[in-house]
Amino acid sequence: MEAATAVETIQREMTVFARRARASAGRLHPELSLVSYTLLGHLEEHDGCRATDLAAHYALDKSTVSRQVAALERAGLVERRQDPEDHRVQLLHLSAAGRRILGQVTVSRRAAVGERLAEWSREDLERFAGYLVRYNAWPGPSEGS
Amino acid sequence: MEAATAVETIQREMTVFARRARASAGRLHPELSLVSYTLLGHLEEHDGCRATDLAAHYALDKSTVSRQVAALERAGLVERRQDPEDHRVQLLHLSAAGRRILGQVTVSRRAAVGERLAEWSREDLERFAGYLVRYNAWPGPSEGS
DNA sequence: CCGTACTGGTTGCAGAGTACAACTCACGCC
DNA sequence: GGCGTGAGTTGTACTCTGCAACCAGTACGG
Repeated sequence: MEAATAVETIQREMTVFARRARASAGRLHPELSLVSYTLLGHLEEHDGCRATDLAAHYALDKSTVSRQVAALERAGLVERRQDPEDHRVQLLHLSAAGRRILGQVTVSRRAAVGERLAEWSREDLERFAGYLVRYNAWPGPSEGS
Repeated sequence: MEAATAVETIQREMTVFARRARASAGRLHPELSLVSYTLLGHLEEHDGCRATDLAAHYALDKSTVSRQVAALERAGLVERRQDPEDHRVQLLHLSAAGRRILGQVTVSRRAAVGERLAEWSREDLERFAGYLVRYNAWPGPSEGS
């Protein structure tokens, strides 16, 4: 396989994955959309981050994030607190309920993903995970695929 | 890194990727949405496949595929021909225009993906591509992530 | 101090993608 | 012929999304 072919394959397979992701999200956890799940997951790792950070990280419009966060807050899954140092900024935090839901969903997702990765060797798993992290960590301008 | 951690990372990173994919598709080729691009790409490899095949492959509702295909046909990118053996079935084919557009978009996507993969060794590229193929090829019931 | 530029966030609006359900048409089997 | 099944379409409703306009708070230059 040539490098160019590999690039093309990566591009294609990533796209296939992306196309399926939403559907599986709906099946796996109807109570939490793919977006909501992703945002909650991000908050778990970056507690107290700002809405703008989310928008930048996921290449979303700030209005979209605003609405999603508002929905999550209505559902009682996140809390918004004003930054005492800058009154424009809202610091986002997972609520206890949000943490609980996120945990449940993560378990079911891990089960589904784990099922399909069951046959993989541990070495392959770790390398695959490393590749994905490396791919997504790329800081450049075209962040999606 | 443990296997469970690797699974979790894979799940998370794939989700991050999925979240960004649509946005980047819009930036990279506004004239062809992620869906359209994916469907066209599938047709390129499986010329003459049926709408139902697309629905199954991408975990989409058949009505969604029907509308997407209709749009692609209106745009002159695909052609629908009746299967002479079964008048229920429509066989889908790329038109010349569809092939051309797909080629252009593939080039621009490959450039973007290639840019972010530029620093990767050829061995890593091939292994990454292989992992993605392997992941997506899993035939089981929960196909997304 | 005041005005201007900038940043974080919200709201109005419009469009794409999607699912579900109900329907039509064609096939296959009894 | 009649019934169940599969492919595809259409009606409907909902979510996600971006863009543009806007408000509120901050930072900087006079």
